[in-house]
Amino acid sequence: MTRRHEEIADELRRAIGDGSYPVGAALPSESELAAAHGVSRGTLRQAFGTLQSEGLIGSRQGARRVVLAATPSQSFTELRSFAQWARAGGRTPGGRVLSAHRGKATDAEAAQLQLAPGDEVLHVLRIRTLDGDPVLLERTVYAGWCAEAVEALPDDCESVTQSLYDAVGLVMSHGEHHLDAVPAGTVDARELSVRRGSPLLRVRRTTTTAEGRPVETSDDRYRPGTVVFTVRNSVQANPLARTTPDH
Amino acid sequence: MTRRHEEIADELRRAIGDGSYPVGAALPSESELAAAHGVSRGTLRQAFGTLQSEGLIGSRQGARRVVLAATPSQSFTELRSFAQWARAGGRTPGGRVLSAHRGKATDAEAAQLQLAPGDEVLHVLRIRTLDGDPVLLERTVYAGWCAEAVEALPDDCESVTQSLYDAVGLVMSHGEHHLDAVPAGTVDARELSVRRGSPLLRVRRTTTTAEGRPVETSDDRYRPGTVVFTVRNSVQANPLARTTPDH
DNA sequence: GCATGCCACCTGTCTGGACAAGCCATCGTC
DNA sequence: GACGATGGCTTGTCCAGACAGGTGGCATGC
Repeated sequence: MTRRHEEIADELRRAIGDGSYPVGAALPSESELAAAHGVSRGTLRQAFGTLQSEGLIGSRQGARRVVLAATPSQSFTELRSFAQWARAGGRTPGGRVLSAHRGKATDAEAAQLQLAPGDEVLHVLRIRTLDGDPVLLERTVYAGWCAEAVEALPDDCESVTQSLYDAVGLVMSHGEHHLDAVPAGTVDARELSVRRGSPLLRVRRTTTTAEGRPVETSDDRYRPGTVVFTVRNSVQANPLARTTPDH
Repeated sequence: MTRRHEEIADELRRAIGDGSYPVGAALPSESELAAAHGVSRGTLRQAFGTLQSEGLIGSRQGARRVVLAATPSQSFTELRSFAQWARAGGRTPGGRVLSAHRGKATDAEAAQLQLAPGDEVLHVLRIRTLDGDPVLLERTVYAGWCAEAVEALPDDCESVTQSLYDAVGLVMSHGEHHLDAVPAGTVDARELSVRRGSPLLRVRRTTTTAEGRPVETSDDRYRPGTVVFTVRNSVQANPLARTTPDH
């Protein structure tokens, strides 16, 4: 670790987490901390910026920074894979492929994956478990160019994201998630052990590489009660919203 | 607007939005743009940072920045009030208070609002509309210390967040949202014009001031089909996730 | 006692410079 | 033609300094 601003952010995160700076307390000023760590104010501001984007601290011009929360939220903002997310919460993730077959992309799929209509894609239906209980049914469409790598994975692959990274260096670095609620269909009901028509949380997502190349698009349905999505945010985290609310 | 970095971010956002830089295209280098705008590289990086946190562009050391998406996501990350969010999407927000009464905080409510059990709180049941259609039923609990300000608001107040800011300078600057799916209850069904038991997207949220003082906690239920929550994210947006995924 | 004005302090913004690390097209070699 | 090395360009990181504008506490005056 040679990046000073990350070191400092880590240290502050730890100090906040262990209660050295309780929620509501004011942090030392930039100049003090910069001097204490032997870095310039700019580097320290970079570290503060990281914590701010995590929702741990808030700031106002003129006043000292304030601790808003003790632990970073385990939210989308980290774009975790299901497996990473599960383990971060101390649960054991599992999974199994129910079906996988190649086919031609529909117009909608092609548009989302930036392919030509009719290009080959890979459809995968996968059930995901947490401590053995089914919680999530994934209907994923992979772009043809990464189908082979996905097919090579074992049926009970624990973390697809991790495995694709290990196998072919593919990094899912960007995603867009749409959330709504839908009634369980016949397949949903059977696989998730719920009654047909009962509410499911649906997350439609498209994941792309760092270059903006779409990798997969998926319709994920979560059984309620077992998984709750958490989003923590603050006006400070986004410069867009920092201004006074407009009329 | 005297902040150069915001001006530049706005300009770039517009250029990306109108297709001057299509999705997938590379942007000019920092040095070029800095020279073109007559600012230092630092200021330009600040503007780029804003766009990056919005998910519009991505970057890798050594390569030019790339356009990832054409429109900023209207997501939680901005912690918009319902009214602001609606208007940003070109819709007309509305609303009406169905009932409001003071009461004693339950243990759960007290914990979430950081009050003592039994302290006075204000319960408000509010329906929210978009272009006249009911889309959201809010069950909100306000801490006693801001009850008066809330009661003073008109029944059909369009933006509670805005009004509280105008009236008493209260700024909702931080929030935590929990999302899941629930079946519609009797009241939900009647007010949102759906069948009982049909799926609703539930968002339980707690909002606090910049100092971390909880203002309200709410159970919001959205009628599906009309509102979709969108979260866009990238590993770049959050330094926590920038490292290689761990096993 | 209370309001007011002042002032030290702190954060936000911006500059101009420097070096490290990564990317990629070009060139030369095999 | 395929392959590998090179070097220019670009982004990431960091520094030292400057000024503007907001905050909050203290002292003054009513």
